[in-house]
Amino acid sequence: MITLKEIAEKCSVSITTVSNILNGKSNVSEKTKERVLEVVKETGYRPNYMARGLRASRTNSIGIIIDDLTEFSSTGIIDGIMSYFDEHKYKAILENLRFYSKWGTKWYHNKGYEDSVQQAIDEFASIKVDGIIYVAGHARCISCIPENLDIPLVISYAFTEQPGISSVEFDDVQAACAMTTKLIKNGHKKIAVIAGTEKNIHTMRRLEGYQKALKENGIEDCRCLKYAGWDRESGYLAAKELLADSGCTAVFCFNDLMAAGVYDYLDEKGLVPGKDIAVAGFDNRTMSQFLKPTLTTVEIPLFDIGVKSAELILNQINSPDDFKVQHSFVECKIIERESV
Amino acid sequence: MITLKEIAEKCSVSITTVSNILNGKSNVSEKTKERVLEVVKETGYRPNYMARGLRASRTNSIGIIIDDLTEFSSTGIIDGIMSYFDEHKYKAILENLRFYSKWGTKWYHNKGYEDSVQQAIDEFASIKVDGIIYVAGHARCISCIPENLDIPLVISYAFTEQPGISSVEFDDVQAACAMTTKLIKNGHKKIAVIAGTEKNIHTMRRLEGYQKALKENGIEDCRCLKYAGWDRESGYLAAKELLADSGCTAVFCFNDLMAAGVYDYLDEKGLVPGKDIAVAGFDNRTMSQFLKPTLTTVEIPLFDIGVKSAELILNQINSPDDFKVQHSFVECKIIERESV
DNA sequence: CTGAAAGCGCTTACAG
DNA sequence: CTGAAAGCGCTTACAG
Repeated sequence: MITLKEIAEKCSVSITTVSNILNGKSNVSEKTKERVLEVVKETGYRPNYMARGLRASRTNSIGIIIDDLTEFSSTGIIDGIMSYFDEHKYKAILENLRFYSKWGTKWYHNKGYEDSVQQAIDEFASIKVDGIIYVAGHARCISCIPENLDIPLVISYAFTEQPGISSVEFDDVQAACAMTTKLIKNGHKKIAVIAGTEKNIHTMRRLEGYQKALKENGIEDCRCLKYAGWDRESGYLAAKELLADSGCTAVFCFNDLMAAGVYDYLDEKGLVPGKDIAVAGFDNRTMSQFLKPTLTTVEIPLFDIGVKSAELILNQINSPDDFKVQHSFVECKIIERESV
Repeated sequence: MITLKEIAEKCSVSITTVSNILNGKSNVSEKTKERVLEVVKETGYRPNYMARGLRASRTNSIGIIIDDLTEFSSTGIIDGIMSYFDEHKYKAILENLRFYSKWGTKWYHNKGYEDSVQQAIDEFASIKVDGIIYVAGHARCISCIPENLDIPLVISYAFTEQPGISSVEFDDVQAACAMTTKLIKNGHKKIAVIAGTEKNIHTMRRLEGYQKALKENGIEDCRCLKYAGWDRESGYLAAKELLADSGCTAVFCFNDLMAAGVYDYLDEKGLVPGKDIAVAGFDNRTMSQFLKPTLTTVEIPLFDIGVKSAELILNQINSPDDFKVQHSFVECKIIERESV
């Protein structure tokens, strides 16, 4: 591979001059600049990333730590991050923790979890990335970032109480409130809820939004609520217990998978979603439009969360002084389909 | 960050010795080794990746170029690659070309396509990755790898005729043959096909597998075939034209999305998949189990393709001399559900 | 406007 | 078994 030195020789100038030109320093004559740039072009010279990184302690690369790439939310977020990096000439190095694959859905209770995260951060410190984005698999309070970390870090899809760390989430409360309001506007007064697991942050926030909507509309909470395990089967079971003769005319499921379980139950009973009872979901996963009738649900702005995270980290890197830590919430969108 | 030099000072040895120990060279006394390792541990020293890479021209990192991360197949493959890298202490740097997002499904006819790929390779050359894996979005012959590339490269989910480049694909022919055979064993003699786009390699290979199965079972090709655009709508349209009074008792759709379109059509006609007519899909996408009745389909071994690709590239890096270029095909698995 | 020189943190012959 | 020294390819004060 061709080096700076060779370019310098070809042009009969010093390597300092070539370096200055390549880095856009202004103190160079037009003439030499032109000549050098020409040679650079025709030789296809590319700076050695390692050498530059070693000397300049700036690598234009960002480390992305991912709880689990296969989680449905991960791809959209990463796609957003990368599209922003693309425009700003940053590279992404991925560290996929593979937590769901390794330890199932309860991984964050696992002892090894915090170690893995710290190891990943360590690794990135060694690679000298300019910043780190932590893409979580679900909302929670992350508290295992090393206190004295000297690399900017932002958390995506979760949050933290540790100082100096920004986060980007979507707005569960607003979304659940909007969906509930929509149900109410459609004439429903007794709205059952099939929530996620108890104490889960998404569950709690969505419940808050649900109750807020009821309150705003002067409707009493019918207390038809069942916690479930986020999957199809648990949605089915919850529906069975909850819906029998509750008198509810609508069910708000806290994700699409559980909504599919509700469909299963209704099907069994010969009931039709959207006709006999309104069903709403959350996530807008691909499968939600393959349900029959198609599922009304909440779209999570994954791409935008990614873009925003990327924006925050680059801001913090480029203007560390006037950067303010920020905990932002991106709004969700309701996808109206046939089930409501 | 702590450096080699500081470790050396703390232990009153030379940096050469520390380096030797850290790199597992054998020519060191047990005593100094122990002492140094202890200090390394307690200081939390990590080698500077840039310095090491610059000097040793080996970075333990692999560049992954992806046609489009959001394509359904990408995540599984990358997950497989990363799980293998994890075990072998390799890092992955991602370059997401975002072709589908940028240019729609016809992107590979786009002029800018080859440029983007070459630019990505160039970029990786500059970063000095030890190898490159190209994760394609669908099977095709890739011919834009620079001839004189001195970095090992393997192609995942597509192939090439260029020398020196290995590839890993799944076996479309075997899979389509197995699915057709299954249909035949179930008593079907007139099996319609809703294929993908004409001339697409997956389409051609699956057709080959289909015909092979017919031949093996002495069944004449009923020539009930319709090319379609891989999506739900086109599947619906194809079904409408093809199935009306064809007398076919089964339809083999070349992907799950089109199978969903067939479901739409049958639904409209009051027909039930798996009862009135057998329907088979391909891909085993998540939505296929949310269809009612659930869809019998072909599972693509994405994870295994990723693992195999990772294995090939590391082999080629570590034993460049006795490495043989290899075009491998991983077998698919039939997922039996209710529609057949 | 231009260039000689130091140095980033390592690895690698080589000498002892 | 141990270490002094060169050098990987750049950037960055600094001098002229």
